Amino acid sequence: MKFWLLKSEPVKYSWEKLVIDKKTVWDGIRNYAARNFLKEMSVGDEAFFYHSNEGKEIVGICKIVKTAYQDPTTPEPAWVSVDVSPLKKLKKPVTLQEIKNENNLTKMILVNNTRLSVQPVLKKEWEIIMKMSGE
DNA sequence: GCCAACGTTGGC
DNA sequence: GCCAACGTTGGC
Repeated sequence: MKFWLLKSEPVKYSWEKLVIDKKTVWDGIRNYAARNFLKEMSVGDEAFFYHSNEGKEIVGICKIVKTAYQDPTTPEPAWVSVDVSPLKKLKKPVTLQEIKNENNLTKMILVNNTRLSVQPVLKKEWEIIMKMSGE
């Protein structure tokens, strides 16, 4: 199983909304690097749900329930979507600041490439963040 | 609201 | 194929 991090501006689509919807289409990705990661996802993979702009924190974990398929918001075959469902809310959100302050997480893409909205997370990084969230 | 970082576009 | 110009993202 692989681990990921998905970014969303809470104004556009929040964790709370995902919980209500129970499932959503992760569409609108128009960046090749992010697209490639979407294609690598498997059913059952887990992903941190990160609130960008407002909050700037990891709030929950979702899981991939459908692998990459044609993005329904565009006819261009270059772009794909996956389906995700909420798995659990973190006991305590982990903020970007806390991640930056953690010596073992300075290599995270979240810290170094702030603009990539879909990114892989190493198992080790995942475990550290889980610990920071009080799990 | 500003601006740095990055990606994309288009002229040559 | 290079690179300047432009647009977007996202932290502050």
